[in-house]
Amino acid sequence: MTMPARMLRLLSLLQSRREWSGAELAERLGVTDRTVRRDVDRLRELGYPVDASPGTGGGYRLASGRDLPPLLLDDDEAVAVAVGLLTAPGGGVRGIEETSARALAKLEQVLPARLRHRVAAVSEVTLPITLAKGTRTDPAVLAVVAAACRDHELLTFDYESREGAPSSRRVEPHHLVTVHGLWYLVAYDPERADWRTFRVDRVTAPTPTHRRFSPRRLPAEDAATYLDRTLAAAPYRYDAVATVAAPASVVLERMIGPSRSRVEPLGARRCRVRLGGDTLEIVAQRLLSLLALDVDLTLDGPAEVLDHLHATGRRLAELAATGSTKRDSATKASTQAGTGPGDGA
Amino acid sequence: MTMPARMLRLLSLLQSRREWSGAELAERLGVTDRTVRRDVDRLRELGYPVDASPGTGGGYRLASGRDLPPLLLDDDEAVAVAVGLLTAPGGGVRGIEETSARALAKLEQVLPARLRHRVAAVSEVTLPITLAKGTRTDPAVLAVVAAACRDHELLTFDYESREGAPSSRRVEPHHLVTVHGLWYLVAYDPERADWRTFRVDRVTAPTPTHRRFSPRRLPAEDAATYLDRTLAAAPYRYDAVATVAAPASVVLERMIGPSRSRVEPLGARRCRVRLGGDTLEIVAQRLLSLLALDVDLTLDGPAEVLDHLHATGRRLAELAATGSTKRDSATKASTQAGTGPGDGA
DNA sequence: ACCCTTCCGGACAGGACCTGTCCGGAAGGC
DNA sequence: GCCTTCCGGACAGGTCCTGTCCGGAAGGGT
Repeated sequence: MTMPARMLRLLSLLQSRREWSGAELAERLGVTDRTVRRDVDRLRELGYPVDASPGTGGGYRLASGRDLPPLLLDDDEAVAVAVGLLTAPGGGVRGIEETSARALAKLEQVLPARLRHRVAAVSEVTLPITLAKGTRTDPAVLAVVAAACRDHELLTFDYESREGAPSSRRVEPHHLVTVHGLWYLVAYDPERADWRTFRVDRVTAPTPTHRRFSPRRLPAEDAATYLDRTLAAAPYRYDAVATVAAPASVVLERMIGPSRSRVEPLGARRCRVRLGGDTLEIVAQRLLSLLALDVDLTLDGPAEVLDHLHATGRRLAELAATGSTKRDSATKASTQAGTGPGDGA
Repeated sequence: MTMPARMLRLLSLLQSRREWSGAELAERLGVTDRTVRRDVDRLRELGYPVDASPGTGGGYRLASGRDLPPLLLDDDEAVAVAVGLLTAPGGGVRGIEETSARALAKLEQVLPARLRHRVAAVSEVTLPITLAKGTRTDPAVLAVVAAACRDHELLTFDYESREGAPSSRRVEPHHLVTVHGLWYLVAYDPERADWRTFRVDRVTAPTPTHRRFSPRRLPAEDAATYLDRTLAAAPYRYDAVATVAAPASVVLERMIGPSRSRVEPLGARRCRVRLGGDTLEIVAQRLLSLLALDVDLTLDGPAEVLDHLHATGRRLAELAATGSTKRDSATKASTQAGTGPGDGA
């Protein structure tokens, strides 16, 4: 085994278990214990501190240093990391998803083929079940898109709009943002001379051209804010607006699916909340979390939505009072599969 | 720069950008291009294939090979990976969380101190907001526990039970499982001569003794199943049972918070669902997703719960019909903060 | 078809550095 | 006090690493 290979192996061993004795390491690496000592020294010189304790039960262990040593992951761990990144929770922290995507791109680029399908399989099962099927983001697609963002490379891909209309795009990719397990690409489309957002799960065959572009300024503070605005402006299948006798901050804290721009303060003690969703069930869920605040509420929306909510409320009351309820054809629309929040593209 | 250090730097460069020309690499590494070529060859011999393309715009790029090369992450990426692992989605895949925890232990062991607080800060904001505050799992604690599982080391820690009673434990840690962003440790407690589950967010000061133990057989197929059973048996603050005129598989697919053992088939076309939760709001949410199935339902539960659901249903119906509703003191209990599913310890 | 740019890899010489062997020393645990 | 472990200097032999040459092959653009 060559020396650099041995160093990596050593790092790998030190990462895979808490503590190793010099003799064990020497045997595993096929060298003298003196050489192990030298290798450990080399690691230390590289800036990866290795603690050692003498005496019975002593040994070497990797400590945390100034910067992160190369991570040597086994197959399972690599899959776990990929899945973790893929389902990266978005909300709040500026740019965290961006970084998740970048890390995923890094990993995906070198992920052995045999692990690819495992990542896909696991993320299949593991993604929030509130998402409809068919909205699963393909890690490979996401990785390509993320790499294009990172390298400021023009990106071409096929896209299927929310209404199902296919198109071919050639855009300047800028940022990736995730909301509730859905990934969105914020990009500038030179052909349409405007900014667009794309749902990554509706992107197919992304191919990085090798052409670089110089990033333009996004017409917003940051990508998350921009996306939030775009989504808030997007038409939903079903929509309703509630006015709540509680401060915006309280509502934001308790409502599921926290989208800043859904909640609009009306003075210090009241606010207005947009409940839009692509299924009536989602609208009802959102409303329920407002009801749970137990404050005065008013509601405004199309008859279709109000009717459904009314029927749902009646069924709930009936169920609780009498112990049973029959199916109600008026609520049928809510059983169709959800497709998540819409997009502006 | 020594040769192994240079190899690592080369790997890092190749991972950080899509493509590099030989000349660029030579300059970055401070060696001749001939040496770069030799280094690239060395990488290939280590089993990390590097694609190269000649001609204008050509260069070197890392390809995927038989196994994963050492990952060289920058600060941000390391934080993203840690957070991704910490919020690892559980559901379904056998042992995936276990692996996530192992990978996290690996990472946490070598994570520079300055990044620790960033991981904590990000996961603070980023964890499912449906979780009450104070149920955030400390990555450092989780990492220690995971390492103890991995190394089969006896673990001591302080624990605060669900009722708030403190105790000191000394257990044989076996498995980690996560449900909805909460981590559970399944362990054998020799002092009590029985298996126990612990919520990791209620564990403090975990310290691995260096004493090894030989794992005993868990009284279940796997840890997830065991936990599921334990949680299903655990008393909830509020509880109710619904009988649904739909196959169990359909319900499992559509209900939020899929816990296998919550849903019990009654023949092929009906099933019984346990709606237990620690807030009335959670119970109502669960019930709502059953209502959305739009099938016949019956409900059974304590008057306290039924009353609340009745009131909620009435308020919902009223709101939808008249456009407004007043606060209702009968539903007050639902505004208390949730604490997530209970545990059996 | 031509040229330019890029990757490729053999040969060679000088010197750096790596390894095993031997050793005396220090520090923790029983 | 004994054992086990880590520690690091000295030394000799030989590996192998690096820079410098070079001719060759393969894309891409004009």
